Amino acid sequence: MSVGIRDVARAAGVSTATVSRALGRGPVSDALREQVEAAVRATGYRPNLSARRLRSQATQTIGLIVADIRNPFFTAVSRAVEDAAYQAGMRVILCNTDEDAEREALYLRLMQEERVTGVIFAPTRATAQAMRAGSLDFPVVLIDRSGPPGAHDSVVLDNAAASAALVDHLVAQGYARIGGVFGSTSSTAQERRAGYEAAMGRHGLEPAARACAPNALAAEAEAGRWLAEDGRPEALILSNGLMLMGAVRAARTLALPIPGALALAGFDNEPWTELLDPGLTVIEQPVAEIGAQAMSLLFDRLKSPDQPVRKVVLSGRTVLRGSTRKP
Amino acid sequence: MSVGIRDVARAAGVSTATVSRALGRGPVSDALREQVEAAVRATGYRPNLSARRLRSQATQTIGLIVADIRNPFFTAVSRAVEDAAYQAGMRVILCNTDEDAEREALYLRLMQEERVTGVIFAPTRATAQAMRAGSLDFPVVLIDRSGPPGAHDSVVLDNAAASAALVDHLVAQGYARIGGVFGSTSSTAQERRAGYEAAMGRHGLEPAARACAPNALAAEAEAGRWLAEDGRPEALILSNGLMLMGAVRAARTLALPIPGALALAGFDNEPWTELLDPGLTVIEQPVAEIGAQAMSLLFDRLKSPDQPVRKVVLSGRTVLRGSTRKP
DNA sequence: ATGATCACTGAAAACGTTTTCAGTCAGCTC
DNA sequence: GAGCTGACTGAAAACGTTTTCAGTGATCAT
Repeated sequence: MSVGIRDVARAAGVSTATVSRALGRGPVSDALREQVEAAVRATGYRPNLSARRLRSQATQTIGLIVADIRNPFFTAVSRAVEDAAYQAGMRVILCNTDEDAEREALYLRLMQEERVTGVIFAPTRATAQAMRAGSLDFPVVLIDRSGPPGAHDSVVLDNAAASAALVDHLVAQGYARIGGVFGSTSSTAQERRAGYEAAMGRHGLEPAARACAPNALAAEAEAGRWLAEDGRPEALILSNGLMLMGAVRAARTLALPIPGALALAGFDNEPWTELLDPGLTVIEQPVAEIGAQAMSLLFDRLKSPDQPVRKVVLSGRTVLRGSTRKP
Repeated sequence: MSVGIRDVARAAGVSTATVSRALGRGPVSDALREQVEAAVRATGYRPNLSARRLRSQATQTIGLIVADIRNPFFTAVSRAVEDAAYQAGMRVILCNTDEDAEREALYLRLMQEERVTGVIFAPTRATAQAMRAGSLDFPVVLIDRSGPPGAHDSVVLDNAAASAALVDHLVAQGYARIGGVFGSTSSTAQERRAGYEAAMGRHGLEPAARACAPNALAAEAEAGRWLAEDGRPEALILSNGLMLMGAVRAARTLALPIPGALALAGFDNEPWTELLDPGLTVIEQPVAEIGAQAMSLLFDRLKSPDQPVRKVVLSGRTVLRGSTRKP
C-alpha cells in the first residue's frame, strides 16, 4: 500500500541506505543520486516523518504554549514564531492554557512525550516560579513573562519603563487621580503594576491599583465598578489590549466621554485602538521581534546548552493618541 | 539516559508487552497493572510519541491550514478546532499560507509526510479547484471556502444570503449606489459578490463590484481610490473584517463621515466593530461552530470513509449598527 | 608492484514502541 | 482426569527510517 524507502530502493536498484543518503546529505555518486531521484518521482515516495524522528532522535518540533491564541498579542507572536520555525525546517505544536496552571503542566508533559527540541512558553506566575531550571529535558524560552532570574532564557518587554511612560504622560497632561487595573496571573502584569506604582510615587501621587483576570469581560466589570464609585479615577491604565477594550466598554456603559470624563491608556497597539475616536494611547509591543527573538534564543541555546542564561528586554513604543488629551 | 519502556518493564519485573498493555487498554491483571504504574512513577517514564506513532500507524495529528492566523476569523476558528482536537487526544499542526498556492501545496505535502489523520483547510480558489477527491491519503474538510461540489466535506457560511441581507438592509435604509469590494482569492469572496450582485439586481439596482487582495492594506487602497472618484458609492460592502477595517481607514483619510457621507457594512463581527461610533453593521459568523463542525465532519469521515460528501452551510447573523443608518 | 588513502556502497543494527503469536495456568465441563 | 475455555503473559516481530560497520574498487605515493 504505502510506498516506503524500500520500494524506492528496489525501483532504483540500490540499497535503502543509499536512498536515505541521496535524500539527506551523505556521500552519493551523482549517477546514483540521479537514479534515486527518478525512483522517488516514479513511486511518489514521501518520507515518513514519524519514522525519521524516531530513528534520528531529532524531532524538529518546537512547542509554543500561550494563554490564549485569541489574544492578538499572542496571535502576532505566534505567527512570528511559526514563520521562523518553518523557515528552519521545524514544525510547531500550539497549545492554549487559558492561564490555567493545570493545563500548563499537562502541556509541558505532552511536550516531553513529543520529545520536542525546545519550547517557547508564556507561563502564569505560579508555574514560572515552580519551574526549576533543569527539570525538563528540553530548553525553554519564556516570552512576555519571565520567572526567577537565571532559570530560563526569556524575552520580555521593559514593563516597568512602559508603565512609567504612560504615567509620566498622563501627569504631564495634568491628570492626578490615575488608577490602574492589572492582570492577576502574570509576572508581566505585576511588573507593569510595580512600574506604575513607582512612577506615581515619583510624582508624589497616591497609586491606586486593582487586579482582575486579564480578559475583556473581567476588566469591564472591574472598571465598571470602580468608575461608578465616588472619587473615581480621572484616568485609567489597563495592563493589556483585552482589558483596555473592557474599559472602553465600561466607559461607554456609564456614558463617560473619553477623554472628557476619563482618560484611558494601556498596552498593545491593536489596529482598532487607532480607529476609535479619539484613538487610544497605548504602548506598542514589538510583537514580531518578540517571536523572532524567542526562536533565536532557542536556537542559540540548542547550539550551546551551557552558555549563561540570557534575558532580552525590548522597549515598547509609546503611541500617544487622543484618549489622554488634557482634561 | 532517557528512560524507555524496557526500563519500566525491568523495574516492574514484567515484559515490555505487559507495560504497554497496562498503559494502554489491554487485558492485564490488577496486580500487574499496579506494579507497572508504580514502576512508571518510580522511573518517571514518559512514552515516546514518535515511536508510538510509527508502530501503531496512528499519528493522532490533524493539520490545520489557513491563510493567516492573524485574521481574527481564522484565529477564532482555529481555537475551536484545537480545543476539539486536544479533547479527542489529537495534536494540531498549524500552517499559514498567506493565500499563496505554492505554500498550500508545500504544506499539503508536509501533511502527507506527517501521515496526519486528517486536514482542515481553507484553500484559495485555485487550489480548491485543483484538489481532486482521492489524491491525498487523508480526508480533508474545507472550511470557510469550498471547492467543486462533491469533492470534500466542507463547512461554510451561506454567503450569498448574507450578502443579500446586507444589500436588502441598505436598500431599505434608502441607499441606492451601493458598491462592493470583495477578496480576489477565495471562493467565499466570489459567493459574497454573487449574492451582492443578485440582490442588487432583484432591487433593480446596478451592481458595482471591485476586487482586491483580502487584507486591510489592499482594501484601504482600493476603497480610497474608489471613494475619491466622481460618482462614488453612497454605501460600501466589504467582504471580510480586515477589508472592512481598511475601508474605515480610507473613509477617515478622505474625511467622509460614516454614515453621513458613506454607509459601511461588512463581514465578521469583531469586537472593535461595536466599539466604533457609530458601530459597524456586519454579518457575524458562528466561528466556534465552524471549527467544531469541521472537526465533527472530520471525525465522521474517519469513522465511515465512504459516506456521501457533506456540506454544512451555516447562517450568519446580521448585526445592525449605526454605520448603515438612513442618510 | 605494494600499500595507503579515498569515495562510495550495502547489510544489518538500531530507534522505542505496539502487536502478533504462542504459551501457561486456573477453572470448568463432562 | 481429560479436555476446553478464557484470561492473562512474554518473546519476538514488526513499524520505516537513519546510521554504523565493514567492505569494494579506484587512485595515488612510494
